[in-house]
Amino acid sequence: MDAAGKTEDFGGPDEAQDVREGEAVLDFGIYKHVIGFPLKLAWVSAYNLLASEFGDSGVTPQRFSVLELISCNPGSTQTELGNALRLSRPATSLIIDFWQDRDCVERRPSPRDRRSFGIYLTETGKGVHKELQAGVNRAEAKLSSRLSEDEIPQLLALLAKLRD
Amino acid sequence: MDAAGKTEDFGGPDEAQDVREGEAVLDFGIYKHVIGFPLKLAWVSAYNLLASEFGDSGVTPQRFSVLELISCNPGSTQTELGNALRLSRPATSLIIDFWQDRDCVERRPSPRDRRSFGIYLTETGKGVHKELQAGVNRAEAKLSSRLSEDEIPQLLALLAKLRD
DNA sequence: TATTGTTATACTCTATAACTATA
DNA sequence: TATAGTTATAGAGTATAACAATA
Repeated sequence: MDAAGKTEDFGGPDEAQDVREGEAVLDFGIYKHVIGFPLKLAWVSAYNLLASEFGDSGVTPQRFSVLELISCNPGSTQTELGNALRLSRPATSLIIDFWQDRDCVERRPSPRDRRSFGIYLTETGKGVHKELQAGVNRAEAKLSSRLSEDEIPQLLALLAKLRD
Repeated sequence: MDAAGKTEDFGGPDEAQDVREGEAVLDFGIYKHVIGFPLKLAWVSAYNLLASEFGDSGVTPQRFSVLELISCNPGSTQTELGNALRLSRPATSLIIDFWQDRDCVERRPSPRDRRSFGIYLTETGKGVHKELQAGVNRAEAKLSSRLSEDEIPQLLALLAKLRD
């Protein structure tokens, strides 16, 4: 019951009373009219497009997001990265481990606080990041091709209003 | 790497070169311009609103969605319900178990195929479904209150274009 | 042989709690 | 005392594979 990922749902009062035992298309009831469910379907679609680009490399959208933030915010601490992405410290730590094991990031001791590290991309990491971004851009292109040019900023604006 | 739920990400070429070791707000880079990330944030927001309504009852958006589909499609088989929600048969089976344990649904032997069941709400289940729908409607009201009346159908139309 | 549903199993991801080393 | 990071652990949810009964 948190920001994890499951199915989306919502509910409403539509009714259907017929018995259908051998059919294929079901009535989705309230889900036709409610925001949460199509929101989830769209997200799943986007997620799968991106996951396909990453293939079986072990890279996931989540893991890439950490790499992206490190790239844009070199020297951030793990706590800061985790907060930005709403990840617990242990989860963040494990993702940093994932990238460090692949020589993509390094933990540099902080000069100000010996408890923490600044996280940085390595040269290898910069290359990997760039390659992965290409995949991300392909996925994004596929997704946004379903919309017109006007609709993209429109959607972004609407989505921005929905989030916390 | 499927329709499960994790974080959303995408990536792009923004750059930032400053070292910031003790700060709070990070640069989100490509995520400011790309559809997938705000899509995920909006979905998480919607998910959490709904999960809050369900509280610690054990009901999840996923589980509710199965109940909703049973309500609108009485007599559907487990396979049909699972297909509609992109759930594996074992996962569907366990969710049906969840509701059956709470006397909310029943498996009626199919007259045509003795391998399968038609799934139906019990009287208890109809009441529970109705109560849960009230929670769903409250969550939906909170979510859609972030948009104007015009924007809601606009968003629904855009989201519909994005999904598979 | 193929399909419905179940059971067994394993995997991924996550969070909480406990620990360490600093502050 | 409180915080940064790590480790240990457990939980939720999922899928695949193997199985039974039936088609």
